[in-house]
Amino acid sequence: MGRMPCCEKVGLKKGPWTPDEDKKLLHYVRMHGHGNWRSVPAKAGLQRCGKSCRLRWINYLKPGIKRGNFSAEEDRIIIQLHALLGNRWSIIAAHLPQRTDNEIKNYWNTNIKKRLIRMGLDPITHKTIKKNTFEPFGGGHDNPKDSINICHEAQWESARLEAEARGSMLQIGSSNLSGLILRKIPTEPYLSSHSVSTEHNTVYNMYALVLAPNHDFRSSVSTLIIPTLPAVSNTAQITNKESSLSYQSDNSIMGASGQSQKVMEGWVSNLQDDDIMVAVEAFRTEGSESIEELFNESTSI
DNA sequence: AAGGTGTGCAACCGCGCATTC
DNA sequence: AGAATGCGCGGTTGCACACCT
Repeated sequence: MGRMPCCEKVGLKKGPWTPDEDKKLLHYVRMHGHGNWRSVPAKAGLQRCGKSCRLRWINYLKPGIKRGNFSAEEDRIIIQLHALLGNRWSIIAAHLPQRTDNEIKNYWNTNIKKRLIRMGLDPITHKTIKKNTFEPFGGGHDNPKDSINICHEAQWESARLEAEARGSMLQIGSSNLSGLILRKIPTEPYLSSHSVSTEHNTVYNMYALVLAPNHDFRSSVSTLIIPTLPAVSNTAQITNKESSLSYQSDNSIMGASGQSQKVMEGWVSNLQDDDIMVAVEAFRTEGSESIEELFNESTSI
């Protein structure tokens, strides 16, 4: 048995909204709030599905929505967040309060994605796809704005690769815990032939980024638990500075016990959107300025 | 000018999750 | 406990417009 339709579709109008319909919906929501979207069309006098009304309100009518071209800064934020989060448009949109997830999604699909492909980067993984045909940065882009954006994209790509490199260092540690991390967050294509979900990539990269010595997350609200790393020689440079994140300081985690597995599994599975938001915001606002520094530091080790 | 093709965007659709009963 | 319901999300579609031949 299939799912019941969200509403009775017979007689309902579809397609583009007319100014009159917009006016009705706007007036109704301003007067009464939307409450139950399903009941909105009837109350507002619209021959529309409640879902359609909701979409129209969120993507078009809601006050404060910014329309028009995306700025270079918005570009940068979208690319950064997409590298971290994948196609989680609603979370990305939350960092651009005046933009809707639909608009960002469209912009990504019609603009940024193509630019990344032109650069020779996979828009899903943000990795280089074809080295032989790699187009030099700036090459073939006459528009100065493109060049700016490419710089941002290249900067972010550097940071992302660095994050992965740090993740690899964990594995070099050869502890059961780091092995567990890489099993649970199986994103390193050089280590595994498994197909990798964007979400796991996200977690993996975030984990690596959180471990970056230059990143001192100051959020005091996150419930994100980062276990203390095993004190292996190759990760000696990865130290836990004073941080407001809830670090797990119990050294018993260093053992290869089932308990440590549970801690890690719990950490990964309990990672909520809020946690991601907090971590991303911390990274974006405090870490992104030091991407170059972060990268330089690691290469000088 | 007309037809074909490409592009961008608004809107729809189906699914998953949370909540309610 | 599980069915019904509502909401939100991400993928996809279709239309309008721009550009090209």
